[in-house]
Parts: sequence; structure tokens; C-alpha cells
Amino acid sequence: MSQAFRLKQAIEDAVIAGEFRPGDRLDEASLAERFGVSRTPIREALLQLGAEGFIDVRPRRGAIVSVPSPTDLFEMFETMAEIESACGRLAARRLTPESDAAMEAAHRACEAAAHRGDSEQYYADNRNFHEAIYRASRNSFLADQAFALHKRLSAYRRIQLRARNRLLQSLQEHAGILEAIRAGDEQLAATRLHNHVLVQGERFSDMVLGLAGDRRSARASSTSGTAK
Amino acid sequence: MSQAFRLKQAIEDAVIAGEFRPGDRLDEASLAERFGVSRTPIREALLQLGAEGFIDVRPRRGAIVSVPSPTDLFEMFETMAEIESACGRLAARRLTPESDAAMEAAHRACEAAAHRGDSEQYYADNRNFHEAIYRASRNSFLADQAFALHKRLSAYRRIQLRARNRLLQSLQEHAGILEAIRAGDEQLAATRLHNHVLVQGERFSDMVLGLAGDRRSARASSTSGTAK
DNA sequence: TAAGATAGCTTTGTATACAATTAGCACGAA
DNA sequence: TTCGTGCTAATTGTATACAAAGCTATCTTA
Repeated sequence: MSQAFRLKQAIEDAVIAGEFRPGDRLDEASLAERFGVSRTPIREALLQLGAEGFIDVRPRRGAIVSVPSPTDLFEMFETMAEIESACGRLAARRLTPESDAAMEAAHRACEAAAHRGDSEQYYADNRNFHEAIYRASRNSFLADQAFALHKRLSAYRRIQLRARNRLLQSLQEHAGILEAIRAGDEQLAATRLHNHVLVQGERFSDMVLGLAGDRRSARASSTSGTAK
Repeated sequence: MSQAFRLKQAIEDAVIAGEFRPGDRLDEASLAERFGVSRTPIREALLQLGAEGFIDVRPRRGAIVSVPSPTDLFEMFETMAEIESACGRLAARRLTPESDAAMEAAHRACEAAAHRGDSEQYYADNRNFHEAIYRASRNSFLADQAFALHKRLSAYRRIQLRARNRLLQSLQEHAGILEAIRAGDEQLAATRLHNHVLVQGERFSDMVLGLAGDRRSARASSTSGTAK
């Protein structure tokens, strides 16, 4: 399985990096050639990625990078908002000096990137900031869930961070979140994180839909699932 | 992949049914013989189950049914509590007549089983009740996450529902949850669900640890991960 | 007797071959 | 032109063969 695990990571990275776009076919033979292995470990990697919901493996019809509908995306962002706010609530309850320092450092990095207007760097630092919060929940299982979903959404998150003023607004929201966690105010930390994440989802939905419509009605129209 | 998907389900069922206990080795050759297929689809099934966190696949050392530590279990129950309360919060916000009817029906079934003292049946009906809440969130992605985690915890949940009086207490909690969702009280629904789930985790931890100790201190002692 | 090394057996990982299903395309009819 | 039908090529699914790593038991040595 050594190869299969390495390949799983490599394919996942390629998807995250945007080398394979949503809807692209992940052909076993070409991937095998590209990585210089046989189809066997490629298939094993693809099936694992499929089980994690990263790609769509349709029996007998090959694997493709999943193409979440706007509804799917909204549901994923809403779920992310719930999970992140849970992390924030626990972080506020269980804050340690180490967690505090980690979040502080990540926040400082975001600050620097935002003031330089470097959105690529902000994107990376933003991720560190959020991951610091996940860890601060001191629940590694919950944190792992948060990591996984964060990764799955990263492609969509990146796009909408491009707007300059969103960068500064995001930074301010971070400051508020950190403040609430430090104050030990579980409720406030949860609420602020929830809004922070959900506003990203809404902005993205708007961008995709090309309209400033009511998300409630958009959501309610479909019941299709996404995972496996 | 047709075979592989069927096998994945079959092996998962066997694990849930307790046929394979935590720590048991899932030998590729014996599974292949048992199901009358070659090792290839067996491997594919095992790797998928591994990616979902259902079993532990250690490269070159075979797959075993995962053995979560008490800390892991507590973290999983705590995460389940957070996800379920999120479902309850959304259910209260978005309640429809259909969701209401589904939850009502499931609750009635629980009631009947509880009064007969039929814990096996209550176990099944309880699952339906919780799944009705997940669906009532009208967020299928979140609901899928909840289903998945519920399944992973089912083995541990079953054990502690054996206690007779816990059955009746559980039923009463269900009634309170349903009431809060119907009243549209998001906060109350979330809180009640959170407590309902977490008390199960605590009871289980107590059972496992064989002591009525302080869970906070138990938790804090480890930082080991679980997922993939 | 205990500890360590080694040989042999067991099990996993990868490649390859073949079977089976799907998808694309040409062709013909309405 | 458009829809349906059948054929061909490409792709996936499974089995099998072989290579490589891990495990166990035995034998040697202190």
C-alpha cells in the first residue's frame, strides 16, 4: 500500500492545486503512466479518495473530480460553519497558553499578508489560523473532521478571497473571533466563527449563481446528496 | 467496482454486527475465500473502509477493526453531540410537515419499544428517530456526516442502551427534543440534543473506565488522532 | 536460561492478463 | 435532420502471478 498512499496524496494535491478541475475525468491508464506505476495502486488511491468524498467514483464509469451543485456547496459551507463554531466553542472553554500562542502567531501572519495585499499568502496564513482554532478545541477527532472539510472546500474558498477588501474584512473578523475565544465567551466565539465561515459560502454562492438571490429558496429546491 | 462496493457494505455490516470485534485482524485471504472472490476487490473494499475511518489499515501490516481509546471514544461522542445539535438547530429553523411527521412516527415507535422493555427494538427505532432529525435539518451533506458518525459509534451506543431505566430516560429526552424543535426554539433543541448524546458518551466512558472519574482530566491526557 | 540472529513461512503490495461493460460512432430509416 | 440501432474501441473490474516485507520459531551463543 505504500505506493497507493503516496499516490492518494499526490492526486489529492493535484486536485487541490486545480490541476484537475471539477468534472475532469481521472483516467486510470493515464494516471498510471504519469506516475509510472500500474493501474492497481492508482485504483486503490482513487477508491480511497472517493470514500473521503474528494472525488466521485461511479462504478464502471470511472472517476471524476466532483462537481458540487450550488446547493451542495451551500450545504458544505453551512456544515463547515457548524463544525468551526463547535471548534471555537470548545477552544474558548479549553484555552491553553500554547493554543493561544499558536492562534496569535497565525493571526499576526494574516495581518502582515493582508496589509501587503498578498492574497496568495493570506490564503495560506488564513488556513493556518483556522487550523490553529481546530487544534485549540483539544478534540483531535473533531479537528480532523474540520481539516478534511476545509481541504475539500479550499478550491472554492480561494477564489473568493481574491477580492481585496474581503481580505481586510476577513482579518477583522479573525480579530473578533480571537478576542471572544480569549474571553472564554463560548457563545460569542461560536457565533462569530459561524458568521465568518458562512459569509464566505454566501459570497461564493452569489458569485456562482451570478445573482444576489435568497439562499433559502435556492437551498430548498434540491435534496441531492454528495458523499459517496 | 461492483463487487468491491458490495463487499465494502458486507464487511462494514459484519463489523457493525459485532462479528469482527475491535482489534480483530481482517485477513485478505480469508475474506476473499469467505466471499468467494479474489483478493483484489477485498483490498479495494478494505481501503475504502479505512479511508472512512471504519477500520485501521496499516501499510504492509494488514487491516484491523479499529480500537479507539477511551479518549478517542469521548472525542467521537463529543463530536457527535456537536453535529447532532447542529442538525437539531437547523431542524427547528426549517421544520416542514413531512419532517415533523417522520420524527413523530419514529418517536412513537421508540415509545412502544421502550414500554415493552425491548432494548433491541429500541436500539433500531432510536436510530430512526435520530436519522429523522438529521434529515429534518434539510442539509443533506450535514445529514450524511451525521449518518456516518452514528454508524461508527453504533457498536458502542448499543452496549449502554441495555440498561432498562436508561431506555425510559432516553425516551423522555426524545420527547423534550421533539418539543423544542416543534416550538422552533433552535437554542433549546441544540442544547437538549447535545446533552442527550453526550450523556451516552459519558455513560459509556464510565463503563469502559470502570470509574466515575472526571472526564475533563481523562480527555486532557492524550492528543492522539483517529481518522485515516 | 535468556537474548539475539537467522531461516522459512505467511501476508501484503504491485504488475499483468483477461473478461465484461460502457461509450462513441457510423449507418440507415422515418 | 433527427432518432434509433448495431458495431467497434476504449475503459473498468477481477483474477492470478510474482516480488517484497513482516512475523514466528528455532538455533546459536553468552
